[in-house]
Amino acid sequence: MEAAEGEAVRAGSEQAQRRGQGARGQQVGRELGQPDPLVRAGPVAHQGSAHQRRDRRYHARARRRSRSISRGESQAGVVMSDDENKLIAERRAKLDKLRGGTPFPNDFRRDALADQLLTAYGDRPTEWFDKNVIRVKVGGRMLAKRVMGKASFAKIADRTGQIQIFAQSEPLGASYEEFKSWDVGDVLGAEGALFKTKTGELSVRADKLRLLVKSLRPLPDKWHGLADQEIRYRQRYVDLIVSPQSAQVFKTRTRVIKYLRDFLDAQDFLEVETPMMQTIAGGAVARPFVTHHNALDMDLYLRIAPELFLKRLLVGGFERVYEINRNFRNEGMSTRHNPEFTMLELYQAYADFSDFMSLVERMCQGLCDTVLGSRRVEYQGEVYDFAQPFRRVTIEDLLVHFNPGIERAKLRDVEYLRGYCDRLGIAYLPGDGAGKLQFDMFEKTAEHRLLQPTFVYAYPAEVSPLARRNDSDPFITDRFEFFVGGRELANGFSELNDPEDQAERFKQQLARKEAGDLEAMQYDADYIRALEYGMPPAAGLGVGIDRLVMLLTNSPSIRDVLLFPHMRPE
RNA sequence: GGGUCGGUAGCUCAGUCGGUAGAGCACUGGACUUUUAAUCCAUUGGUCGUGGGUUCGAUUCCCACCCGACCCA
Repeated sequence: MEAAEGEAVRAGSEQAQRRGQGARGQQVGRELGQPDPLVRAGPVAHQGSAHQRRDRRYHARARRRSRSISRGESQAGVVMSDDENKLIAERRAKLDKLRGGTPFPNDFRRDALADQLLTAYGDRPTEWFDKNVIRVKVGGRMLAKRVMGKASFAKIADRTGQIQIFAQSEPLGASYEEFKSWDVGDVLGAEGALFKTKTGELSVRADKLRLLVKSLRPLPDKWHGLADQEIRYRQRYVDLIVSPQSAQVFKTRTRVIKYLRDFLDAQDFLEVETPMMQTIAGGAVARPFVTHHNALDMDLYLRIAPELFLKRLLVGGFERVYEINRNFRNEGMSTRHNPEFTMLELYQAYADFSDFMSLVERMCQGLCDTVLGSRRVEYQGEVYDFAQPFRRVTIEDLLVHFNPGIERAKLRDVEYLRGYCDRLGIAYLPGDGAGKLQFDMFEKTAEHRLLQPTFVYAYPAEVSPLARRNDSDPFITDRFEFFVGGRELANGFSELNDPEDQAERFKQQLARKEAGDLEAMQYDADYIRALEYGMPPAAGLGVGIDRLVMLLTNSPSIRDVLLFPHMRPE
């Protein structure tokens, strides 16, 4: 593992170093590679340590149990088990009482939702409800409970919002006495007529009240909410209960994806699904996860991109295809990287990279209009303007702009660029050509400064093994990347459909692999065979959905836009 | 991988220049028939992240480790 890490460092580019967190990454891959410990004996040391951890946990729980039980019996007569505290034990005792009847009923049906009621009746004056009796059945999780003797208020939340319940000892009687023992977090159903309180809040005056689900665990402080980021990520279910703004992020995420589907479907694109488990992990420059197929007794890779399969479909005559799905890359984790992430990839025959820059522009503006209602996007204190045509600029232009004194005429001179890389602290491999060095210098000096929406184009062929070479300048390809806020959001190009050029590029990738670049591509012979049948001229595009949603929801971390971000085991 | 910060009651946080810890909310008991973080009174609640070390004594000091946040790579 040490050696692997060393190689990653020598591989040179910032990207390689950032992604090549050898030790941890390989461990994850190995665990995936042994799905069935009964069939394949895992490393002894590994299992041993797991047992030790389990042992420690067991003893810790045993200690706690004995202490808890003695305390519980001496004070409340409540027996606690495992890692439970008094609060949970009290609630469990209440559940035990319910077990005499039907503790988890599923026969209550609502006929109204909170937001519907607020929209329909929220503006009615108080007196209106005296003449109009609107009976409703509402249900949801109780998020607030205020008992004042013989009358109480409760707030319940359903999927649309919250509504207040007013409960009184008359006419509820026995169920009111039960209600007083229910806890915040319980799920309840209420039936009654709408009315407005003294302070004008639309409420349901309950004449029937039922407990539907007993909640055993107390919710976080209702005033401060859930501040612990770790619990927000690990126990998203709790976060979603108590953080409406967090729930909103994920609703927005779904709207973004729906918009993208509508946008593409309207242009006759066909949504398809291609393999997530591949024998050759192709279509991107990245390290894959490895898993194992037992019956076939062979390793498989989780895909790093769907690209090569989608282009096989172009060969097959599907002239406009897209896929929105997960990719997996075995690299470090950060506020912008999760091991699995969602990409939109789309391919269109008889189009080129310039058409796709326009497509990205239209797509982004439509997203802003539909999701935000504005083309001014506020993100972490900055404002990005999506209303104007996006800037289009070449890599070499940016290198000249952000590296004062650099000579444009020498931008393809390897020796000259090496001098610059040395000064910038960029490591490189002996085999790196001018294109690779240009790309590394661009990432180091320009990328993070591209704040307003910007298309960077004319990428070196050396770092674009799947892109079509420019007709008049073979050093570059017809490729662009799209940046906002210093971050890459999309990557598109005219597709390379010359099978012999593609075979040659794969061979160059193999050479890089042999030279120590762990991210270099494998040779995909079947893909070459497909190209040999003839792939129509086409353009392709990949859009990082997570980063796009981060931007549109003003989220600082990718974990804020993933329902269940990857976390180390607790 | 490196650096900084953090992990104390269910939640949000104080605190201990080394003598086994407090507040608010929640919970439990009591009062209260229109509240909005309801209010008032009383009580309860803790392996102070884990494991070692130093010490008469560690939650506090030292070391290692685990988990997280942010920055850098």
